[in-house]
Amino acid sequence: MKPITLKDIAEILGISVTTVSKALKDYPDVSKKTKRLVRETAETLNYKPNAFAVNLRTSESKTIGIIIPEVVHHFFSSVLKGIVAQAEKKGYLVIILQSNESYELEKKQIDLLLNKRVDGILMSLANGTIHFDHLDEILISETPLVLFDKIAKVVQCSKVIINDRKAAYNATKHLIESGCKKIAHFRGPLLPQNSIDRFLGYKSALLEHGMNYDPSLVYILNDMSFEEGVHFSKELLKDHKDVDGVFINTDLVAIGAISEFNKQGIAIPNDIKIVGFSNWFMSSVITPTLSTIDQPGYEMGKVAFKLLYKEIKQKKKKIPVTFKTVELPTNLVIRESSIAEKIN
Amino acid sequence: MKPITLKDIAEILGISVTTVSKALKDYPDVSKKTKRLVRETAETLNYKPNAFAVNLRTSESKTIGIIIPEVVHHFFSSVLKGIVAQAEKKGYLVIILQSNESYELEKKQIDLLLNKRVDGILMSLANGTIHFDHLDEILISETPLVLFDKIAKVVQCSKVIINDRKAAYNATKHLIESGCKKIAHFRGPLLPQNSIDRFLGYKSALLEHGMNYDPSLVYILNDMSFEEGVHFSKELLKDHKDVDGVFINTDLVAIGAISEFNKQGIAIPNDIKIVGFSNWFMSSVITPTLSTIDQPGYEMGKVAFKLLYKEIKQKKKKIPVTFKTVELPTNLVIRESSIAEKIN
DNA sequence: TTTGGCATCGAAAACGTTTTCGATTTTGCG
DNA sequence: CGCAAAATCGAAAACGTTTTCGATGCCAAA
Repeated sequence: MKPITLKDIAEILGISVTTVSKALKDYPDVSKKTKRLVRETAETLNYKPNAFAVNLRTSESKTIGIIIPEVVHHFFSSVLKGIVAQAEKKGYLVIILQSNESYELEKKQIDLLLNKRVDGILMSLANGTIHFDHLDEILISETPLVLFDKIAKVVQCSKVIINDRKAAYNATKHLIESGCKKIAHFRGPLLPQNSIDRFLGYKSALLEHGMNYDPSLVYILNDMSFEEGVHFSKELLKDHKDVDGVFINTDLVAIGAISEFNKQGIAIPNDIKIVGFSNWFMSSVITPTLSTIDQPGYEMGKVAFKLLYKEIKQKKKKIPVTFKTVELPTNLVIRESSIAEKIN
Repeated sequence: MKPITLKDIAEILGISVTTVSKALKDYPDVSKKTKRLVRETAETLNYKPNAFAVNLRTSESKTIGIIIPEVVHHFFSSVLKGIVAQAEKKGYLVIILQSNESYELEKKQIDLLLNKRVDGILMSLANGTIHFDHLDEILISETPLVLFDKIAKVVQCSKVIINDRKAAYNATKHLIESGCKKIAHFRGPLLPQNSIDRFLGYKSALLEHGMNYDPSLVYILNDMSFEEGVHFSKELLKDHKDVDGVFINTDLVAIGAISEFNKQGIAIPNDIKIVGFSNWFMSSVITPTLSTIDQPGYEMGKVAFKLLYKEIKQKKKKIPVTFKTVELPTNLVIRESSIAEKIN
């Protein structure tokens, strides 16, 4: 019934708990013979060290926490998968929490993780997060932290991101090169760095290609849902009948837009061309297939964990950590929704 | 620097650690005055109990584990979300692991969770899981376990499922009532109870409606991918030119099929009608929109955690647990891919 | 004054492991 | 054979909390 402990093994072999522990951890000051004996009985009794005791003694949990805005989301679940896979390789388990894009929840969950004394925290910030004092709590507790995707530049920690601005620039440039003369932009909320950068990329692409920037062509979305894609497409068609291109902040919204354009009989890409962002799986199967920016979620998760792992190791060895920001490449994938008309 | 401990508070107030502990936990044998004092200093010092010590002492981790076949999957991430939300309400954190549909990995991950001494385990079985001795390990360790969605009937534990057979029956019946005369079935691998039940539902719907069951119309898929949907649609069209309906084990495959049929100029629903399974989000935005069985993932996660929570409580109170199987209702959602031709 | 009861507190053990440091035994070598 | 060095072991403290079981002091009742 009761789980086997070091003490049990010690009593069976008539030696001390100390020696059993050392034998199992391959200390040099225990003879080969006792090592063999200890290991054999540990094996047959199916001994598993009590994680609680180990945690207390070593004061590490071999567990990290991750907070993301939303679990049911293609990009974030890809990141999650990358993190979990990588963490498992290094013997770490990962606790998942979601902030639902709320600052309050995010704050509460940081507390939960710190109280659990996780060895490190991985986060992508909520849209509702405007100040970062709750992140300071992580830093003063000296828990390694790395931010990914939705980050805050001012926070002193490692980060892994994509170059949203450049990616948006390329997406917009592609629309221009496909012949668009009047390009709208569906952007995210005002605060997150992401939507700011994507907007800036859109804007600079226009300006650098001799097109004028018209603020009335920029629509500010809120929850970035399919429904918002539908809604703002209607608005767009009302406001600007002659628009012939849209760069949309995220694929889900773009798919809403496609759906609405299809319904209204607006031909894509002939009447209007669309480029999305993130390369959700469904973008490749919708009609027409959606051009988009491929955002390497799994890779981002992998890299984020690796950075965190390094910091955890460094902290253990008490060598000072240096924060790094790694930028992952993105890739414009061109599909039907933005191909130039054939010259006929 | 160092975290505050009970001892620190005790020394400041000149009382014993025992009293401090009891004061914080509102024991009756501590005077109101000392309780107030203790609480105040704990508050100002920002005392947080050391979770490691609490774990060791109480031998519970306030953590549960969940193993799912795949994180990047609409249904499973919905379940995950439901579990995490519900667990948080009850003060539990959740460790996420994924089996990649592999029995070996699943087994390994069970070990990881048991070694971490989680208070309970939630699982959906991998397709590759054929025997269940690794689950016995969970049971003999007396860790509460509840299986959801992809379960094994023989395992002695609580389960939460849908009635796959009934749902498949209804889907097939719907095709029949829409006028289909020759209905194929793309089924999952042979082992999982899910695909067996869905197949049985398909078969009995045929038989009970006076149609004959033709095994050559049943295609056995492997990884249930988009690509398999494409591939087996080609096979189907080669083998049976006159097929006019398909019931497909999961939406992703159905979407592959739709894509292939569209490409070959087969009209949906006029030439062939399709019903999928699971109600992935993208099924509502594809052209044509896909009829499917709505499978309540979030709800399933909620219910699964509630069952687990109850068992954890019961175990603590040493009252014997009774296993329950709860069946969640599904819902046939009819969309464009299966509507009957209009009589013109 | 004694007795009993109540309110309040603390010593100490326990959870199971890791690690330091000293003790003992064995070995090697002159 | 004697002695230093090496090899092998174990006692004990420590991690921070919870909880049992007494101990103490005080007051009221007898």
